[in-house]
Amino acid sequence: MIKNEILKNLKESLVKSETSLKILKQVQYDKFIDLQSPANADFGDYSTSVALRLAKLLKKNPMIIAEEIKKNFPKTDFIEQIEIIKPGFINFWVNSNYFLDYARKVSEEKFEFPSYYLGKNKKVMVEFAHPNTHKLFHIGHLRNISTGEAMVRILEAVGNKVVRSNYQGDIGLHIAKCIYGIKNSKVKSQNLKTLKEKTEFIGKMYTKGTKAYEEDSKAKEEIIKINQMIYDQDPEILPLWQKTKQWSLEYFDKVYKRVDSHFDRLYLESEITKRGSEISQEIFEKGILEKSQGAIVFNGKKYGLDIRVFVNSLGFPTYEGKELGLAEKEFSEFGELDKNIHVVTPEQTSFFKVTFKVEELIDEKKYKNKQFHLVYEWVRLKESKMSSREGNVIEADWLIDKIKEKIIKQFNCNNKTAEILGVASVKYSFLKNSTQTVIAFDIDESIAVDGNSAPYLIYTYVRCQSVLRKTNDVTLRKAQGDRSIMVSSTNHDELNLLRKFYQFPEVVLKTAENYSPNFIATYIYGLASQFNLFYQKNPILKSEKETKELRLLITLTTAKIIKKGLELLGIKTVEKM
RNA sequence: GCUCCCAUAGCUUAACGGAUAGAGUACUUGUCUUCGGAACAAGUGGUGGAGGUUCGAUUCCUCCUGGGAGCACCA
Repeated sequence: MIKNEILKNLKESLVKSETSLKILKQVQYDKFIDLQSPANADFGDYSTSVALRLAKLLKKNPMIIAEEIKKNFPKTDFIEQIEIIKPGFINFWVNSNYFLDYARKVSEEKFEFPSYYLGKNKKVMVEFAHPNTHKLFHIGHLRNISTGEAMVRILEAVGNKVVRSNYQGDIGLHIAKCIYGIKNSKVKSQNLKTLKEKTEFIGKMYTKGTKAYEEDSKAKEEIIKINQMIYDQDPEILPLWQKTKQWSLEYFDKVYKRVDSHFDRLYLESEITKRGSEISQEIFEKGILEKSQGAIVFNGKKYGLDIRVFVNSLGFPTYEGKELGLAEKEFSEFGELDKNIHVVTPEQTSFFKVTFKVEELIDEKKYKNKQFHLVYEWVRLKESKMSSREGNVIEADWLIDKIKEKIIKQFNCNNKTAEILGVASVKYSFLKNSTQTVIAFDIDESIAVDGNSAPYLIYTYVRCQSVLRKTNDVTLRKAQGDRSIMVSSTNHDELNLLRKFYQFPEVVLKTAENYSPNFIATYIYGLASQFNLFYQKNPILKSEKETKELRLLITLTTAKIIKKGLELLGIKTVEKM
């Protein structure tokens, strides 16, 4: 990457400047050297404010420092111009032929992304989705799975082997509530035929059980009993629990397929309960956990953390206790992991801080600095509050169907296309926002099909494809290979696109480093807008010779990057719409 | 009580401490006998309040106001 080259040369240049050297020897270069792609293209391809940062330390005018850096900057063929501006920014202009070369490469789908290795094994786990059985898969899960899937693909793109895991709750009070509802329902479960009927039935029974738990003390007692029976694997309740759980898992599987996601390992809470309990006992004996009021707890106070219960006074492991069993499995079933990324909402921050600490105390080498809580925020309903307790959740399939309907009505396309566009719209609507923003969800506003939306991006892609289809392969190959195309003859729109293309790998790297898929989303949207502006003003097929070839190359490259970028976000494209 | 997070245009939102706070939507007004108009352009409109650090603050610090979450046997 040219960026790294500039950074290297920048360091070299600083070393050459005598005044800088004395002081810089005592400090870290990297702390002062920054290099960014300015939002405003007038400020060059790359820009550094290192002179400004050093001004105080060196007690010198930043403009003079900048001049000195410029003077000592090694001569290279990739830097065309260095400019010093106002307070002391140094702007670099890259020789645009590099951009042209990059476009040629990408037009052949030769994507090269920088490496971002999280560890020596280059192996990371992303744990995401985690819906609970006997409950609906709602928009919150949709945001989670979109984020997780995108992170998996992005981390793979920058050179990691990624294990996809999913921790699904199939045990606990909420399940007992649902089972209670079913047991006290007149509906015979044998009569439920389709998966949809079954799923809806479970959802209703959960709501019913929850109401009973709150309003009827006898029901509450029974639900608690059912909960214990599930923990005890009581044969009286086991078949019903297993059957309904299976319904849920089948339903989830269908959703995963629909949104183009899958997992290497599905962990179920029930399968790790026992081991979680054992580990908690073991480390209690080692003194990591302690007894308090009949329960086994971790006293996080000495680490500035909360006190949390691992085994309750009835002897059952809590969520915390079980997490230890999960961690043991996750860190042993796939060889050595460098990182385990848990895509989970923020209210579990305290929980993760504590369990990560306990794991570190159990086995420092195995766990320390390897567990990571990737916080993604809630999807809140703009009008009402969403809770499965109230039964007013927005279910994934329902939402996608609704958007699909809207797309069919508005754009008159076929079912297959509408399905892809619908899923794309939903996913993109979540991914274009930062993971840490609470989304105020409104069905008509939030899932956009125009403006900054998936259909807009896919439309741009389709438009490119349509233009490319109207030319022949020979012309196209010539456009990709013609070395006589020179940057000197490009206009403003063309050059801007060429420069934009070049930023793609850097954006992917930044996305991986920051766990922020929205960086890619913003980039592709910017690219698409820029292309559409170019398209509006510059005829492609009607232009001639080198101009036509250049414009075809630009069209081809735009299409490849949009497709690849969306793919990294877990979003499919279509060829016609 | 303690701790953490959040506050950007009417609404939904973007911005490694960087240059003129960027979009979508809504509203107003235009472009085009097109290579796919699901397009393009122009306009109106914004960092909750008070201080501080900095060459430079939406970003860091302090206080205030307003919202959300967590803190022992739920998951």
